[in-house]
Amino acid sequence: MELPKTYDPKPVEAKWLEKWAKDKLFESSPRSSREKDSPFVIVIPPPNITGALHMGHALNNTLQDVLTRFWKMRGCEANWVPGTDHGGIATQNVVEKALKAEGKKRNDLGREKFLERMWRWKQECGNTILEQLKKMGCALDLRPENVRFTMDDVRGKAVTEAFKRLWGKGLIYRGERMINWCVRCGTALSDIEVEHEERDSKLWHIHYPLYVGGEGGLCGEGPVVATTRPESMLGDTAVAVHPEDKRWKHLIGKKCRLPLTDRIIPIIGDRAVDPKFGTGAVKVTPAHDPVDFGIGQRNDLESRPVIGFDGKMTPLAGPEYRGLDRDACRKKVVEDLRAGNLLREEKPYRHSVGVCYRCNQAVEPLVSKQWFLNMEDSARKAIEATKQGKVRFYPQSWEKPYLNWLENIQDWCISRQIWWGHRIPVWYCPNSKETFSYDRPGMKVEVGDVDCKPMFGTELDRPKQCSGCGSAQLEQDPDVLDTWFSSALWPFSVFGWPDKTKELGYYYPTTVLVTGYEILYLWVARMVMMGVEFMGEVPFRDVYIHGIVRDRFGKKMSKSLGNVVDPLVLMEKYGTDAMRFALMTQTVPGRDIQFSEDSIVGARNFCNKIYNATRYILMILEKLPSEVRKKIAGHVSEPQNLLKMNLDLADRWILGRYSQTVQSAKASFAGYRVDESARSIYDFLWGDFCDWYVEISKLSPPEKKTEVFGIVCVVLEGCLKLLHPIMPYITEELWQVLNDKLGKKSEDCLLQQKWPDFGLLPNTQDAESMRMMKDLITAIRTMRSEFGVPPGEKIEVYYDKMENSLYNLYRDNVHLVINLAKVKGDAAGNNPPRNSLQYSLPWVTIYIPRSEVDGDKLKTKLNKELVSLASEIESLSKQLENQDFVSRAPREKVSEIKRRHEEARQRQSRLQEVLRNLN
RNA sequence: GGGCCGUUAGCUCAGCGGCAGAGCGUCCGCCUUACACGCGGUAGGUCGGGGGUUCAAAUCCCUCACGGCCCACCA
Repeated sequence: MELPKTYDPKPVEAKWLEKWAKDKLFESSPRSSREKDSPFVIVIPPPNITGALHMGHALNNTLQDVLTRFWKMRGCEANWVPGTDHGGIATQNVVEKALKAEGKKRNDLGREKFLERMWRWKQECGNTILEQLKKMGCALDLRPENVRFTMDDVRGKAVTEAFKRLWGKGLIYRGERMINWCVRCGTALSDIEVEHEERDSKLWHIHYPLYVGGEGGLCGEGPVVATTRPESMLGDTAVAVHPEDKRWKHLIGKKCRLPLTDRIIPIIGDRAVDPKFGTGAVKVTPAHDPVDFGIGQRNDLESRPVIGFDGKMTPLAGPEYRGLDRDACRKKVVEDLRAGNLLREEKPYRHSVGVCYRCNQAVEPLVSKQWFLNMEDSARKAIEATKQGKVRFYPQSWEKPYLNWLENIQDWCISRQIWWGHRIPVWYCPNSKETFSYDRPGMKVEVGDVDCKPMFGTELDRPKQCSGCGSAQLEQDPDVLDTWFSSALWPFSVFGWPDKTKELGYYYPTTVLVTGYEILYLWVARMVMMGVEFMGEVPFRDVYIHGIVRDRFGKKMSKSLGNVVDPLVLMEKYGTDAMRFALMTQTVPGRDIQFSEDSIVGARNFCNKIYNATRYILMILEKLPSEVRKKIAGHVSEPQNLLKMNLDLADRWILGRYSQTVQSAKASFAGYRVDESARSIYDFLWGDFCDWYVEISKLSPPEKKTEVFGIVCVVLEGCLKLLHPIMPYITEELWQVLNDKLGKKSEDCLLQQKWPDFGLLPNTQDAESMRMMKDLITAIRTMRSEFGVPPGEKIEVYYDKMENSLYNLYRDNVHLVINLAKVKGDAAGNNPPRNSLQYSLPWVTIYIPRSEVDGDKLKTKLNKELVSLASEIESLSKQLENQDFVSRAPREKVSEIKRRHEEARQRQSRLQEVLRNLN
């Protein structure tokens, strides 16, 4: 059967995907004990069930797959744990959008019906992304019973248990605080779910007339405040200045009139005011600004919420403004101020605005009653563990920002006013003052007057009656938990915590977490805290942080920019292995990737190169007698035996380079430098093996075929293993075909093979000798090319006398020169005819007899070389004349410089002689 | 305001104390029976600027400039 000339990934990928699943290759179960037999464990950053695979997933999961496959081949019990995340706000938004298309809102359906709809969505679309990961070749055990979901029963149990324990410790509390409210999503957000975006706006200076007292209030020149949010002035309850500010100090204690209203507000002194900013006077809106909230508390100011949960002005904003949207209100306030001659200045101002990380709308700081989690204690423990080196960051530079965040830990607002998520397991008595309906938009405020305490309980295990008044009319808190709450438990909830399962004992703590830096605080830091809190041990030893995949101009990919590349399209067009390889060569820990299609073309070409090299080798094997093939198969099984054979320079050289590549690829994979690994295998396989050794193998005499093709097959087979973690499909295919051709029948897959361990150390003498032969061949090729010798023409070459050891080297390998540089025969040491092309290496001068030599062209070339040689000699001799260098540098270094200096001098004198002969 | 990362060939990026590298692109020549998704050859760089440490700096330290990111109650 003829193999086609170019590699066609599609049928190959489909075939092996099926075989891997059939052979249960990715399944894992705990071995006897962790101490004896430590596993390699990764829990997947659970993709959101709304998600379709994007380049970020492709990068993140390819990295995990590479590591998983590598360590499995290294003999570890490898377990990459799959699952998905319910994705709170994000997922609810998607379904709400679908509802909107039907002209409905979630309230039209009611909670129960809406949740049914959410679950239906999860059933239908929730596994899409896992299917796509499977297509990418990910070594995930995707049997339904092995796929976790943050809202399945086991994970739900973990969430309740975690809540209960934290509640029991008094770390979870309900409080009225200023929180970030997303008007569009209709929920509170935690501080780190707010992103800061620079936006163009204006800074307005507003005059607040002084109130001098008396009937009706005589108004005089008062403070001028600076603000970026004029609409919030309707909720002002004071003006604040710095207590020592000379400009305004005299006003402290006086009052002024709040423009557009008839309210009289005090002028106070507070150190939170920066005298250098704006006018030095600040309007204070305790209900809508975190700083002002603090000022309000310190100075016992009234809080007047003028912006509601719906983003519209409340009745407190006054009859003129109530019901207006906050943006419309801003316009009107500015107009009215201008009309009232109270607007002193209006200048363009660019400043950062907090926006919702899910919908990009400006968040509104509002006072609201929410659930909070105090994490000071677990943060302290997490810091301690990290500083003891129990968590290591790759790259290390991320440790500092992570620690810094932990050191400044704030209480975490964990309640969300949405329906999709883990419902807060707390029940209220309707007769109590403490009840959920207190501040919910659109809910009736019915506050009882009894002091009953909220009670812990779930929907399935609800408290029967109020522990205070005995009422049986208990109602559960309508809110759900932040989606990141369940994510924080992921590294142990996936193994069945709080049950003490065998899995939990064997797989926890996990080996490495692979993730992007954008969720370092949202997720990574919180997992560490919850890990130390509940397991008493950090959840992972290593954190590998990768960057973002950007477009070819370095811009973030986004739907609105239209610069998104779809990994599935790339896989379809170039093959999955090509996409994986392209990503892996470009990912340096912690750094973003500028991805363009060019890079994947290169990777595709590499696939083709490997494919064709194998195709060639198969063709050769076919032609060999079956007993030779058998011997070759023996070498592939026992590569060490090759070292006992009679080997030529090139053989020893390629085996040395091979063993070097095996070692460096191993070290790089183990150190999370997949990029280095990929590059070193690429360079070796293409640059050394294909370009040189396979070409050389074509020259081997019949009696050496066993050794030479033994080496070819050993190196190829080994490289397929080295590449397998990165390019699973093509390597599997070629490895199977190769084995088949070698008569090694097996049902096994490449992933089940041991990582190559080739004991030969590269011999420096061989490497040096081979370099000299390659240099000679290249020099002759260069002359041929530069002086237009027709490619097919065999040429005569003469050499200067070489010293004995060099001559022996040359003589032993002359067949390489003859064939690879297309030279007629061995003429070393003969007297070259006049009219020769002449060229020098440090150890020999080459003469190529030509009648039609272009002397000028040759002279130009030689002169150019002499110039660069001269500068090299100068810098080398300078070093050697430097006594400090000779005495202080390591001895090997000094002798190396001496050697290079001597070589350069020799080459120089040879070139000069060549030039003289030309004249 | 604090911190982090980057600045190396035309482009994208490795290298991070001891001879400046790769891929793509350029230019020249080749369908040499594994591969034109290929082969051989070629050009192209004061390693952002300035100081310092060192026998030796793209590499370590300081500083400046530019670009990007993160954090902070930047009215």
